[in-house]
Amino acid sequence: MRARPTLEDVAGLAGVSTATVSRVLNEPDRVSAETRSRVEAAVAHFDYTPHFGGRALASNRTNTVGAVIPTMENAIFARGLQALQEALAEDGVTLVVATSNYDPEREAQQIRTLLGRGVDGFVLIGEARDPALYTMLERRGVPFVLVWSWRPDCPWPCVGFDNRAAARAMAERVFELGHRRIAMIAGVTRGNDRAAARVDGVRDALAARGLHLDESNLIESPYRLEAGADAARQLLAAPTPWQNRPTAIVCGNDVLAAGALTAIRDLGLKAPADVSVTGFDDIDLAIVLDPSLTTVHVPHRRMGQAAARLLLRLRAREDDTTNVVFETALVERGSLAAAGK
Amino acid sequence: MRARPTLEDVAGLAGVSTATVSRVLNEPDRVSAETRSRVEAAVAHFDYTPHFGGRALASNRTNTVGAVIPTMENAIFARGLQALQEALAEDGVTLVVATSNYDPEREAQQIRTLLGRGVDGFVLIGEARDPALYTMLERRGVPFVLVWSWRPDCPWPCVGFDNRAAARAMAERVFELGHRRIAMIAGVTRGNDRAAARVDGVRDALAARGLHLDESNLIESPYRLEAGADAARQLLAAPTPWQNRPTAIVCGNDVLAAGALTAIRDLGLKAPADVSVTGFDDIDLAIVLDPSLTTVHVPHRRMGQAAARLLLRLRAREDDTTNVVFETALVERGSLAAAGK
DNA sequence: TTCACCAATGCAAGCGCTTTTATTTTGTTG
DNA sequence: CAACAAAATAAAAGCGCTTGCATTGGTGAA
Repeated sequence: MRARPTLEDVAGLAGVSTATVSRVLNEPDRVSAETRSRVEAAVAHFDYTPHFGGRALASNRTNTVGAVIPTMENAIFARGLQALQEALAEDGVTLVVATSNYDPEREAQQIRTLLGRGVDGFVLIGEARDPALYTMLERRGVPFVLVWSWRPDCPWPCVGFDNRAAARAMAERVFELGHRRIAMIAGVTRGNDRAAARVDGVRDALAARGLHLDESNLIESPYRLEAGADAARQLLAAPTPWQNRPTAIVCGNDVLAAGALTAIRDLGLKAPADVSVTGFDDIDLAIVLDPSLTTVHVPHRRMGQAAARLLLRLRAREDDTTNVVFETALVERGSLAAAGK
Repeated sequence: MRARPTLEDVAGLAGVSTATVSRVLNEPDRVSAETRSRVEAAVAHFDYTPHFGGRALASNRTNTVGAVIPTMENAIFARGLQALQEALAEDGVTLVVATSNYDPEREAQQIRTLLGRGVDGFVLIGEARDPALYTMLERRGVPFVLVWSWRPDCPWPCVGFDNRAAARAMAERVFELGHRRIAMIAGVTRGNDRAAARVDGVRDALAARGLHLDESNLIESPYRLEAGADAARQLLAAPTPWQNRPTAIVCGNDVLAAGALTAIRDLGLKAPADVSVTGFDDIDLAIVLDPSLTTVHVPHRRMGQAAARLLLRLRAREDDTTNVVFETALVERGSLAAAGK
């Protein structure tokens, strides 16, 4: 039963001190080529891997950053995280992911758990959370980056896009196509600034044109298919367009929109002829729907990469740590058409 | 600049030794109620959290298990992991997730990275991988559980379902509905036993009925929408059914099936009237497609929970660690119909 | 009353690594 | 070839925690 090899074993075999082996592992340039190769041979001989705990204790770093995301079920975060992970890996940093299920308390809990796990950096989704959490992170000196959301003057390091402006642009386009009875299926706005910003954006657009998104035409639903379908059924309850049925439904994300389209089909209506539908995010789902979904494209991968870069800079205590905004793009597909009479 | 509080700080305030504080944290029952509450007060006073590295070094455990999954982009793994994470959290174990992008080398790399991170348990997808990896895990004494795949006599601890039997059942059903020209769009089988088992299952069913899945009717594609669409286009290249166009396409998973349905629509064909399509996994996507997808339902959450339980038992060196098989269910929806003439 | 025993707690030795400081080796220059 | 600077390496002090063993004090049985 060979015990796990230690630095000392390696040092012994290579005929050097443990300090030198440590340097070979961490700052190879500071060791002469000859010594280095001797040490490397010893490392290979033992198939040595440094002990994580020992390293973390001595250096007080874990080279691990944590991401707390709402859910893995929505493909929206998948690409961003993938890119984030790849970019971090290039600097030898490991990403650990936890989920909050869109629950602020749970998110706080997960952040604490990860802190306890020695994470020395965070990627968090959006800005809305208990100020105490921010204080705690700052007090502990753990750097963090907020992603997926951006607004002018955000006081924290963030990488994202302007949800409000994008939603506004979408609503404007819907209006431009002649729709006047416009409804919205939004995500749950509590503890979710992105969802709230999207509602605000739609409101902005309508208000600028003398329309109002009243309560009966705005439903907040969890980001799930069935919830979207339920909401759509509720919005379309009026039997005919002449009885004020909306002619367009703007959805808080693609999942809700997909649910809405399903409900529309089940109701025997046709999209976009009877009702137009729009989404947000542009996940793969959008193009397999029938009609395919008009939505807002968000550059997830690039956001992930940018978040990684920013976080790495923060960890290195560099100063050029400016926030990053991405542009979104309105992608017109089949689900949005001009309003019928 | 208050430094991070240590055990010693807490012990000092509570008027006990660090050993006692450690016991309060790890084995509360071994400490008298009175002392314990004094220590807990001190912990609260400092908002003390144990230092991860110190703990890992001294106890040689991290209470962290790693999962290496192919991708987060396919919702298939999301629920299972969510359940896994929740179940592990109940025992104070943190889950860290890494992705391999269906690449065996990359998977091996990720496993090594996580090992270096001090993970003391693994959840791995499927069985097919370099034997050296298994040897390495065993030599290090790191327990692991294989999930999402199961076959009789699997030599490793595993929790899954019989991909082959499920695929066979699906193909049998397709046959039963009168289809004779049956094609398959499979996942990439290299390094993916689930994908391979599904192909085998379909072959089993056809062979038992005197049919053969020849090369021109079997396409392996990465699990992506466009790949599924491309494959479908290729399979349907014959302009009419009389020229041997397949009447049914069995797909290796729902994503491929969704791609196939999109291609069919774009070709001006109708599913299932012109071509039937079946999927595998039963992800949410399946019900929003039009026609909705006939597929194989897999109990992801329960698998995740079972995997957690099994892994926890392995870690505790308990003996009743038997493998777990789940039943799958064929879910018939709109995309599969009886063969037209 | 004594003693064995047990529960509660303290003592102190590490766990495996990094890093500061000290020392040796090598290279450079007048 | 001194004399010194720079580069390479060694020595050793912890980092914060767990845990085996020692100590203490209290309890019930002899």
